[in-house]
Amino acid sequence: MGEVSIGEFARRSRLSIKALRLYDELGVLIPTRVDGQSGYRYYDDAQLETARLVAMLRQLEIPLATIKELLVSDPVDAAQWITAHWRQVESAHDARRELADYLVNLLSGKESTMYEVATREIPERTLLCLKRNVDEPGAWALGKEFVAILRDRPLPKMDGRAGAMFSIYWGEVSADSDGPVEWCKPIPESDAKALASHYPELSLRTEPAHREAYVELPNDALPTGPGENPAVQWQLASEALRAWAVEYGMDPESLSLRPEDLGIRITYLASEPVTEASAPYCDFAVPFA
Amino acid sequence: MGEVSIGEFARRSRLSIKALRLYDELGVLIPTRVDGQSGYRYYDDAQLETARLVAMLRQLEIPLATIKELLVSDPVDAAQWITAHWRQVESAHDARRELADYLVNLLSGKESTMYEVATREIPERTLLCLKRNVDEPGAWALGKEFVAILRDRPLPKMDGRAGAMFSIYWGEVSADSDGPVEWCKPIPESDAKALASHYPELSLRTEPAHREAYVELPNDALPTGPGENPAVQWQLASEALRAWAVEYGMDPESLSLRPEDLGIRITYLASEPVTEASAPYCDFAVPFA
DNA sequence: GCTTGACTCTCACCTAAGGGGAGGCCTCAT
DNA sequence: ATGAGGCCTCCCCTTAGGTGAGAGTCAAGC
Repeated sequence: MGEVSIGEFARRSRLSIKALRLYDELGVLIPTRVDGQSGYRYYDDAQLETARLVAMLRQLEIPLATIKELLVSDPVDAAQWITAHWRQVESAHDARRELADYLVNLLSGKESTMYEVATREIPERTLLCLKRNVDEPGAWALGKEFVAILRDRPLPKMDGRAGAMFSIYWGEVSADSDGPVEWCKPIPESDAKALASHYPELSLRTEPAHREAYVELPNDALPTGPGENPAVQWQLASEALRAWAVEYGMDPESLSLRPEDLGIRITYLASEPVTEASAPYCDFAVPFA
Repeated sequence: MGEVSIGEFARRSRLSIKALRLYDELGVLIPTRVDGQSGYRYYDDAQLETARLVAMLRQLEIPLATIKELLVSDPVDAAQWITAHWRQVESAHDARRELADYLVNLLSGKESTMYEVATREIPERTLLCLKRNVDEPGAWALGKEFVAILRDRPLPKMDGRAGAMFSIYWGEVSADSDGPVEWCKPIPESDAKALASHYPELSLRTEPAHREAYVELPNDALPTGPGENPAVQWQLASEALRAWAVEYGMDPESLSLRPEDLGIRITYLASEPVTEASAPYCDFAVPFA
């Protein structure tokens, strides 16, 4: 029968002997027979297929613990897991590409055309809001919830930018800090109360007039799902705002780039009816004092 | 002046205290002052810019040792380095995407349409060859050299596939094993000697008739530069060939998927005049006994 | 001036996926 | 039976930090 030594098996599977011993120890790929006397490992020819699978999964940088689970699960489920995993990898890769481009521009001294800073006056306005303490995945869910609430119920159209919904990060959203995050939609002041009565889930509040510095986010950088970390955009946008503040002789601290202070806003200019995928424009704004 | 403690600096730079201490130790980012008595680290406000740069470079998974060098080098050079590095990252990512697709197809039980195996008869033919022991980067250089030799000197056109140049991997090409690798171009037998006299750098040999099993490589998977590792294609193609051999009841070993035996061939159907970028078709073949 | 609480220090150990080597058995072919 | 090469375990090393212990330090309030 096809019983081979570890060296031969390593050659055929294109895995190293060290790796095979580790996989044995971790229970990922256990030799069919281990000589009790000598401790020699013997593998069966039929294990080659598994070994090659493990090698390929490792090339995708999937952790051994996960591989171990994938091996015992249904292959179709495993395929789905890989698909989902790969989606995450792609999005992380896209974010890093964005960052690399930005860095190359920055270091080579070119003014990057992306992330140009502008300012705008925001008049006092009336908002319908949904505010909650959420963690990282919860922030995305909150946005979906807000969009779902607004959809299919009557809302008077407001001119483009003025009616754009936006989210405010009142605090850091991370593993150990949970916002809060608030989603808002401006509505005409005239019949605010009447409108608000259609949305018992949302609260009505008035936002004072103020000025904002903002950066338009590249369209392909919009988050399209949970865990699509917008951290890179957040970072690049605040970097741009900081640079802008310095250039105009402002104290960067007065821009309050830390959300604790005035709340960082992300504006979504969504077309009506609002859906998750309908935001053709998105910017990152910070009010300044 | 702007002298801040490590905690404050960590907050502003969005780096962890642990990371900052490590960067100090490794000489990547050294505090402007370290209290001799207490050992407390004090950073200058002006170091924030560097700190943010380090943070971004780390997000690109650039090793700290490299970052240290980038920080002291000319920014334009650094930008070029990043550009080159990112190209490598992109190509590795493409290879992994290929692999992920293959795996999902494999596990979900679909017949993958890529990597279909076919066989062909190769008649005895006369070849002009360039053979050398090369390591991984050398293999690419050898191909460029071969292409450069063939370019601009008279060669009778041969019908498409029959005249396609190809490379033979006579041995494994890796860090510790260096081939040899041979590049070949079929020429008409009739006036072989006359032709060969134009190419003193190349050797003339006759290849015996044989059969090959081969797999067409996806067009976007062609290596386009050094270090673009074709390892993934190599792997997927041999996987396909192995599966094919098993399906047809052949002993996979008789296919000699290890290059030591009969030599694995990669065929480039290049248009004339031959240039590095002119191969619209590429396959991976293994002779069988 | 003292206390308290927050901040910081060093040191040592941990992670994942192996690589490298030392010292000692094991197996196989001659 | 003997040498060569294969294999064993055990230990340390890598990267970029994270976690915690125990001790020292800083600044504010009293």
